[in-house]
Amino acid sequence: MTSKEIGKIVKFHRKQSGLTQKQLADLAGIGKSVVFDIEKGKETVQLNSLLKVFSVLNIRIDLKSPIIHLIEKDNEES
Amino acid sequence: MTSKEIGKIVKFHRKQSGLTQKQLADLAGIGKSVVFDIEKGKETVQLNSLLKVFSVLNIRIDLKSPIIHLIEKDNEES
DNA sequence: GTAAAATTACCGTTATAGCAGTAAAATATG
DNA sequence: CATATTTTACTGCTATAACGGTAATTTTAC
Repeated sequence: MTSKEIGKIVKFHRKQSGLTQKQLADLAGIGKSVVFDIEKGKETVQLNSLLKVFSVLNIRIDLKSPIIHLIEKDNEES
Repeated sequence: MTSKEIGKIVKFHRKQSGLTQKQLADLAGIGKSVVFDIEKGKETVQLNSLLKVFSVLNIRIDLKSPIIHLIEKDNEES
């Protein structure tokens, strides 16, 4: 997955949601320039900004690897 | 997926690979502090840095959404 | 236990991302 | 077509991430 692919996916979802870049930016709480940059495939955007945009657009991140299932989830409350 | 979860996943994969933070940083071409920050769950790291680390550790990103399958892949060469 | 290695934390400096404003170009709408 | 909207592009300014150095703490190995 490259930043350019991520940009395409973001743009597609924004369009499908009927949002302008400015609207998405406001909903995500970031600047319009950053939305533009993300869609353009800029590599140096902050994870921060990307996660906010994903959240607004209902995009989930899955990380995959040959060994990822070995991680134990120890997040239970006592 | 939060940055903290990402951090845990990165740390787990680095350990499994038998790498120190410094070694991973060098392989990824980023500073050791950034590896430390990623594993700590820092939200403001650059996508850049994260993608390099993922690449070294063989972690793939999948983006999921209810409508993502509607995107057409038009990346064929002529 | 001690020593070595690794991780975590802090620092000052430098590089640069985020930002809002604006303008130009592209796209959509009547 | 004309015109409104949106997107793209550019520009300083400000905030801050990246970086390497170092020190303190923690973990590992003997």
